[in-house]
Amino acid sequence: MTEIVQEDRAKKVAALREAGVDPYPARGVEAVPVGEVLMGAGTAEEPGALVGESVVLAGRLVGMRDFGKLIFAPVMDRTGRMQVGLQKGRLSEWWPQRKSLDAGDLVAVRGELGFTQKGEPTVWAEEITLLAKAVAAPPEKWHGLTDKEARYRRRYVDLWASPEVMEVFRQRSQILSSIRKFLEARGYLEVETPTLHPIMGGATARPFVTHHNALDSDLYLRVAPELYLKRLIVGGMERVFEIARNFRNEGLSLRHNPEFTMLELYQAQADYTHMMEITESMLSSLAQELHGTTKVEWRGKTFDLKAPFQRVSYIEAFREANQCEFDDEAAVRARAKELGVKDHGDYWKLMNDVFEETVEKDLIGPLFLCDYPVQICPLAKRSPEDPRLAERFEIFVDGIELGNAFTELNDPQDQFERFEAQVASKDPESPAEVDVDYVQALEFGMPPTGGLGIGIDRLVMLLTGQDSIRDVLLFPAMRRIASQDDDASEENA
RNA sequence: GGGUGCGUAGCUCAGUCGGUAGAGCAACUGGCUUUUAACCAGUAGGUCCCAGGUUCGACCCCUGGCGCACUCACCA
Repeated sequence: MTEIVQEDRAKKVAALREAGVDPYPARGVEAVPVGEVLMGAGTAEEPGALVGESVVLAGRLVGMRDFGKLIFAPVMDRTGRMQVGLQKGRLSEWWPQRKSLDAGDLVAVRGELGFTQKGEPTVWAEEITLLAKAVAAPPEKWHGLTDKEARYRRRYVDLWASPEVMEVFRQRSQILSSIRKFLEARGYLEVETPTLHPIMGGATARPFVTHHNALDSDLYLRVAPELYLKRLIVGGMERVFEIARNFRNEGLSLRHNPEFTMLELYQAQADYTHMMEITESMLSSLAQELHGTTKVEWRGKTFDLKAPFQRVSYIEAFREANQCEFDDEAAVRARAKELGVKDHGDYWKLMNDVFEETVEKDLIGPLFLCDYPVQICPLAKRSPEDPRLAERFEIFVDGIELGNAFTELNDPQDQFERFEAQVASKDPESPAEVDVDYVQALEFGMPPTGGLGIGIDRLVMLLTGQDSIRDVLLFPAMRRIASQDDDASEENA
């Protein structure tokens, strides 16, 4: 038993066992969802079909209002919350046991559906069964859980104590379901590719490293599924998507969690303009399905996700904000110095840092930032119109990147050289070796392909109006608390 | 990693120019058959985050640590 157990409740568990009542029975109860019972109740003036019938509810007892020979107790399940009335007259045999019940307990109730004098739909209990005793006390009934740490660490309490939190995660589920339907309707196959990668790739980010004992080799938790998904395009699957958990060994923030969910999709015979169309169409239909409108409120602003989104040229935005060309090295270096942007050695990284400093936060959108310098796009195809640029776009809303897409590079020679350049950079965020197998896949021929990645957590933030990524993750990353560390060291000893 | 703020009863929060702490809810006892955060009377509940220091005396002041939130840096 842990320190959160309430002594009085633990005593009740013992007393119940003594009395031959199992406080944790093995079987649940077939019950009618509360939402359905409420539908069938109608109102006191216009009673519904279920009124007068016997119904069974199962859920959490979230309160107890005791009048001596009558107790009102709201019961909650996933579909809603309604009142149960416990009357001495209808429950004479059980009545002496009533003190063994507490707010927070899980119960089943069978009784007649009716109304109170105030017109509240109520199940007048004829039988009440304890399904599981809560030996820990529920949070304060009026304020609920407000401490953010407690809410994140004890999401299992927060979910039922805070209906608006449950609603965010219900919407998250709906969004994922809608995405799947949307892509399946367009002929996409959902696939699963490895999470353990022998070579890092698909994005520049610091990886988590782990070790496979039997193979005696280090493996990386994936930072992106990209290179595997494109192998599937070579394999002829032609339209694939994965809702992938990615892992990046970097800082936490309102918009960053070390593990996060990314939708990646690839389509043969397509390019980045098709990806723009998919993005616009998907985001607007998601908003429409969720809210009945393409307008969403986020971070104190209103955004309209109606297609088409604005297109902004990377190099033009760069020129406008910095009064110089992106490839005018001397001018850009001078500008970087002026802005106090640190030089990490690589010109193109510096150029992009200048861009991010001067342009990115002002990209309110929703908009597509298009056509990036090819040097910062190791997996994107060069633009046929301007060889300095790659066919790539990122989606921005309120200065925050929601997604990234390109016309995929399918020239194995070009890809090999760009990988070599990455390896030569010795950047800890770049792979240490060329992914030869991936180049070989391209050598077998990858059709012209468009690819798109969308950060699902950020998308859910946008669509549900949440400011923090932690509020759209059921169990956001948290530091281990000291007592857990102690437990772990004991186990390891 | 840097900066700012916070950490007091199971929960939500007060509080003290430095003299060992209080409310509401939850719990317990009693009363009440129509409440909606029910109500009324009573009881119990605290390593005031941890460790040092200053002091006759620290929940309060100082130093260090831990945790969380916000923020900056890196990144999506």
